[in-house]
Amino acid sequence: MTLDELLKDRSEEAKSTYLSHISIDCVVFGFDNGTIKVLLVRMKGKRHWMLPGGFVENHEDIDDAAIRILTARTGADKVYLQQFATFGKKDRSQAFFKQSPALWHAQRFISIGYFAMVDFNQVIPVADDISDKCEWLPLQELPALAMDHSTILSKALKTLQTQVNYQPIGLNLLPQEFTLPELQKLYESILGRTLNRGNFYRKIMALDILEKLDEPRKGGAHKAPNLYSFNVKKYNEAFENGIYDRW
Amino acid sequence: MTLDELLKDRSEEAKSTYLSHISIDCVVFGFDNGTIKVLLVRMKGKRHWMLPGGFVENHEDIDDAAIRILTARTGADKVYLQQFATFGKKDRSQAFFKQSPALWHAQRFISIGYFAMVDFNQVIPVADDISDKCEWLPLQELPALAMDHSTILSKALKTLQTQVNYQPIGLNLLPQEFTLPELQKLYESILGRTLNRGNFYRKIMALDILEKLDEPRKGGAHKAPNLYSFNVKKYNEAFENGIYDRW
DNA sequence: GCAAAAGTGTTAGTTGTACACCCATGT
DNA sequence: ACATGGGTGTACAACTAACACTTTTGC
Repeated sequence: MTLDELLKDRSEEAKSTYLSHISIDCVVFGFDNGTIKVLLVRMKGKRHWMLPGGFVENHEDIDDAAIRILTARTGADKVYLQQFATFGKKDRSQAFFKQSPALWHAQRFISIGYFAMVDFNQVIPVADDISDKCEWLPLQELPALAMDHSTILSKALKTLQTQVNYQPIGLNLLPQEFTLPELQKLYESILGRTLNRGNFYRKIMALDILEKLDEPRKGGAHKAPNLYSFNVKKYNEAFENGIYDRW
Repeated sequence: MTLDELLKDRSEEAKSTYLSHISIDCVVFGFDNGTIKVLLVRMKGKRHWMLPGGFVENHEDIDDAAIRILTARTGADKVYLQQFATFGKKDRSQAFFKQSPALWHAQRFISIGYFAMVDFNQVIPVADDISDKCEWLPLQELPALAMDHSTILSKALKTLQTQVNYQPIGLNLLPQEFTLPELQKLYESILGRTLNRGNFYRKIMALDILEKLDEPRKGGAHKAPNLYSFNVKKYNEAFENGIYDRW
């Protein structure tokens, strides 16, 4: 089936299942090998990548809808999700389906943006039946996205940056066990600048949110770095009202 | 006409004019006599006050809809408006019109929240035809609001507080001409604590955003305070990337 | 004279920032 | 030996916070 046939097939069902005019788009951040990556999908027969998204069921909280959409795309439960803005310019979405104006997908949508931070290693990207791809793309080398999705993504990133002291970045983007250099590189990636190692060390230690594990990370060249994990209770307490630091 | 009759009268027109399931609610802040006030409306025959709100026309940007709604309620153009969150719990709105489930107003709404800062003295609150009141109420003595509007208002206030260094508070909430004690009281009201006068004076002066007017404010008892106005160009430059201060 | 407003001085304590030094350890 | 990681010292600049003193001025 072509994309149009598929969508037509779904249109009637969608009309009775979902709230009209409302969509959800998710900006999913992951951290892999020192690089921030974003989860993107590509519809069958379309050239542009887009943010994973979906719709809100008639009797569903929008937060629950975002969780449902994200879980379907990542296989990960307990993803950290936060609404950051709603996009509603009058011509933001219809043009993408202008060939088939009768489709459910071709109506005007106002999209609620959520960003997510997930452990890259826990995610297995899953394409749905109207997409042929669902992949991690590095934030630094993104192509132009469909519709206004580049705008949405930029806004998500900016929100994350300005809320760096209030968002549980490390806890959600790093694996269970990690090293201090990894944590520092994560913050450097998000802030877009390098940080002084010694000062970073003292700041993190002063927060008292880390637990040093017995075993260092083995295998690499050079000295094996210490492994740490977060003390989740202390971590959440520290970030509850924002850590008091300017980085 | 009763409220129900009025709403029924409008239902058909609303269905063809507005996007379904989407509403806009505005939290309008004003500053009067040392006190933060919020603009609220009360529907005919309803007990609870609510936020002024409205709907999005089929071919209208949501930001434009918010401006239209606000202008109708305040008579003020050029209001400072900013979207801050979207509220979409499944049961947040229908209960308010449970007696008349067929009405346009009784459908499920997802509401986009905007907050506004306006010059109290430039606003003449205007009730619309389904409301019997539209008034300023002091933030410190608010009654319980209809639906989830207390939640929406709290979120708006918290957003304003956490963005105090990024929001043009003084420029939008104060009249054209104002005194330093007034400006200080405004910040104290929003932050919820007193500030040291001497230090406040130096901070504001260091920002270099004020212009001292020739004439002091006359008429009061005691020494007449100096009048100032903002240098809008310098003001906007200073706030563009957030002023760097913790207050 | 009183009380509010305006402007400045001072000081102690805290933070930010930038370096620099030393040790540990896996290859 | 070398490169990376871990940990600490230090020193200056900048800023915060709290007080206090003085002058101005309308009534």
